[in-house]
Amino acid sequence: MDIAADMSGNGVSMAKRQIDRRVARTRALLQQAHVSLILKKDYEAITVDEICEAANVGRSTFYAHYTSKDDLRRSGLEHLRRQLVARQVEARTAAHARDRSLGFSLAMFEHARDHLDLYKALAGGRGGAVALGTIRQILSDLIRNELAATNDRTSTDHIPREAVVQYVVGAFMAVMTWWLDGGAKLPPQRVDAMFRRLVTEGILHAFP
Amino acid sequence: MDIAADMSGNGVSMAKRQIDRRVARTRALLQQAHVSLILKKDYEAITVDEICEAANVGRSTFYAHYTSKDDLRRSGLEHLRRQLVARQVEARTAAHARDRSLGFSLAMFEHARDHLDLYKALAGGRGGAVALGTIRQILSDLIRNELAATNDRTSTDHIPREAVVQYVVGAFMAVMTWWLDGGAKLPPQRVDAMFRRLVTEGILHAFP
Amino acid sequence: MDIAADMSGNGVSMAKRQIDRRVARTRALLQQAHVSLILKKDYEAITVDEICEAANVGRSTFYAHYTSKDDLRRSGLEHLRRQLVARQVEARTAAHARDRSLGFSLAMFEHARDHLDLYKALAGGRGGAVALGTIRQILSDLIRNELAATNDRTSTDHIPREAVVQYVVGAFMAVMTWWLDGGAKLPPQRVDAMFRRLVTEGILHAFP
Amino acid sequence: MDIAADMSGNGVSMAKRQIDRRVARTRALLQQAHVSLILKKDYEAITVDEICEAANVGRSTFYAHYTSKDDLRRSGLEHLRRQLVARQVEARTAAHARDRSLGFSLAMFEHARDHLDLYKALAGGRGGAVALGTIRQILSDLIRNELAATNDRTSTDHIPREAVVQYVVGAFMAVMTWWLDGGAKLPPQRVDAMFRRLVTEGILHAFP
DNA sequence: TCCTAAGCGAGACGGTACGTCTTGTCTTCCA
DNA sequence: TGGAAGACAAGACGTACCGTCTCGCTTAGGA
Repeated sequence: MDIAADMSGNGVSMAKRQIDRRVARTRALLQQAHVSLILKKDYEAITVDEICEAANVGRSTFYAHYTSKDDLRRSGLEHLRRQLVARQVEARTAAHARDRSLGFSLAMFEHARDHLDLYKALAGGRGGAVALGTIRQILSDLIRNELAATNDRTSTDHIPREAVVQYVVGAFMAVMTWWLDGGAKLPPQRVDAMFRRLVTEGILHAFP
Repeated sequence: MDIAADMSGNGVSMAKRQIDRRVARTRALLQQAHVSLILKKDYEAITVDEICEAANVGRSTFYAHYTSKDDLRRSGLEHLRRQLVARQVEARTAAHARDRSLGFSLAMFEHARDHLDLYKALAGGRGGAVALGTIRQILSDLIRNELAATNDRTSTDHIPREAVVQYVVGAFMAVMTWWLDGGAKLPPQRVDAMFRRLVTEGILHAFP
Repeated sequence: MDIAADMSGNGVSMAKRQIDRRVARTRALLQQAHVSLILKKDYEAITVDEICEAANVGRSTFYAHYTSKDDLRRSGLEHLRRQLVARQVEARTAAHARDRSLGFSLAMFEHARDHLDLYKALAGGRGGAVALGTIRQILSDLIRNELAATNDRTSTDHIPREAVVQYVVGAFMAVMTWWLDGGAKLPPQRVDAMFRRLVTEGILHAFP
Repeated sequence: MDIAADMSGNGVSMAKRQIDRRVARTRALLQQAHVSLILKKDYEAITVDEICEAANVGRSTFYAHYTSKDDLRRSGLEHLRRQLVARQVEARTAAHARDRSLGFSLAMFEHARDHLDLYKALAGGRGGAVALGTIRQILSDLIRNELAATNDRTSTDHIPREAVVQYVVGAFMAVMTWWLDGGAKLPPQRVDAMFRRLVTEGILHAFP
């Protein structure tokens, strides 16, 4: 049984796969079980058995779909990645009126608030690093693109573009994590404003 | 056998402990083995057995000193923490002449370069997150103190001090990781200058 | 689907079954695959999957006909049993001229030589015991009948008839197995003669 | 951990092994559990887990001593084999007065009666064949030796010695199995006498 | 001629046992 | 007494079969 292989939609066996909804259902059950368990305990401490029991799925079925616990998480993150990219695209097109630099941040904050539990799960524990690493990667790509479009005709002793990318992403992830860990009390717009101000004007304006 | 218990120097059994240098030696062997293994493979993938074999130490001896692999790492990070704090103190006193805000950064960059292998080990892989988390914590405390001394009486719509702390630490860790991952080619002073400029003046100066 | 149920020819659905030759064909394919696999590897090591693949049959089809691998073998042995019984009957009637005691042996040796591969398969490996057990059972019945017809009014300190039955069958199976394992080099008549002489006259004549 | 390796007594580490009685104890527990389970259910149906639970032993410990369930049985049979050989030697020396041909049989019958449960376990079920096969092998060797010492100067159309060996062993195993299956009601001497008479004189004396 | 029931292949699924690996505890010996 | 050696229980891992099931496809008989 090699269910795990057909990730890409080849379109040919579409009819078959529509009929066989069971596969999709099983995977969804496993993903949900995974997330709900991550909310309860450390990622490393979660057992494949636990996931299966929570999903009401046989262990062999698990391994028919995913090669390991990590594979399950990767697959989940892939979903998240697609969501985020879509959100960014939509945000960018909608932002024609607004100041378009750092256009990603508000969309991210809002997405995080909308999926608060998921983000808490991802950020928490030891395994959080991996998930956050994925998001970090996505954002890096976005920002790198944005900066590429920017005028960097600049001066002599300059700062490598990648350093700036990492700087912005690192700062953003830290602020977002702080915001989420505090329960996301402030409205997204507020945090976004704070973040953008710090990035653009530096901290001396706030703490001179 | 409960060697692990006597962490705090009680001074009484000083004579005894001087004689028994073996304990310190064994622990050092284990720590070195641990670090050298981390340089080779993922932290999670390292087994207690491997550490013991690399340290030429029996497994039961390991458990006589540490309760687990994580305990060993914690203990190692504690050393690092002490080094970093000491370095910061010394940096602060030495910096009376220099601009003292964000005084930690240059000392950190230099320390990282001086222990390049160790930092690469800490930053790499999945387990890196934990180690970096510790450093992040140390830096957060430092910056929080620094900001506390600062004048923040400022304007009406304010940015929470902790948000700024996290912002700075996140940005710093990201830049440092980028620098290290690139092989620490640039001199510490250069990266430090870049980082400080981004933090204080914002990115608009570089990428308007 | 409960194809497996209609084992006994009830005569009613005879027309239907004659028409549906597919069932018979599928079963034959499975039986052949089974035997050919047994010739290659240990019975216990053969999987249902392998049988199905060798027979070019779906797994669910297998279970539509047989409840398990053992069921398949039982069914195959039943065929064998019928053949053997038929052969014995025919041998007995044909042997009116010959010494009729132990009439089964020559027929058995000849049948074994005619189906050398099958017998090798049955006798080999661990699973051989089961198959041989079936033959042993058949022979026990034959010999028991033969002895029943015999005059056993004999002496005082008597040997239970069943002991003699088991004695003869055990000896026969051992000799036949030895003969087959050696490649059935000797002609059936020779082995038969040897066996009959040992049984009737005892070994002291040969090894006094 | 490679406990399983040191089967042969090399004499060097004798001191160590005498001290470490745990190993012997664990193995004994496993063997006993194995035998007691075989008495209850088919050998094939017994699980390593069950054996471990019955022996109050961890699964990993099992695999530290034996490579598989079969290995455990082999090891147990090896014990049996040694016992049987010893018994035969002792029987042979003691039998100077008695008719020494087929000297093995009485000793075997007595041994079987003395360990009735064990023999029932070995003979029962599907796996029995393997155990019985081992005994069959031991007896074959014994008888082959005995016949080798015998005068076979004999006539022209002769019976291969190995055929006789197999004949005797097969007959003996069958009679013994019959006797045990019936509960070993008759005294060993009686069965032995029956068996010897059948072998030496043939069945025609009993069933002419 | 179509139509309908059955044989069939494909394969997802829940289970269960496997043999391996690592962990942390404990006991025994040696220096 | 600190350390080395290593037996042991516990339990997760990923694999391999099992027997059950649901799904469409084919095909042959009766309409």
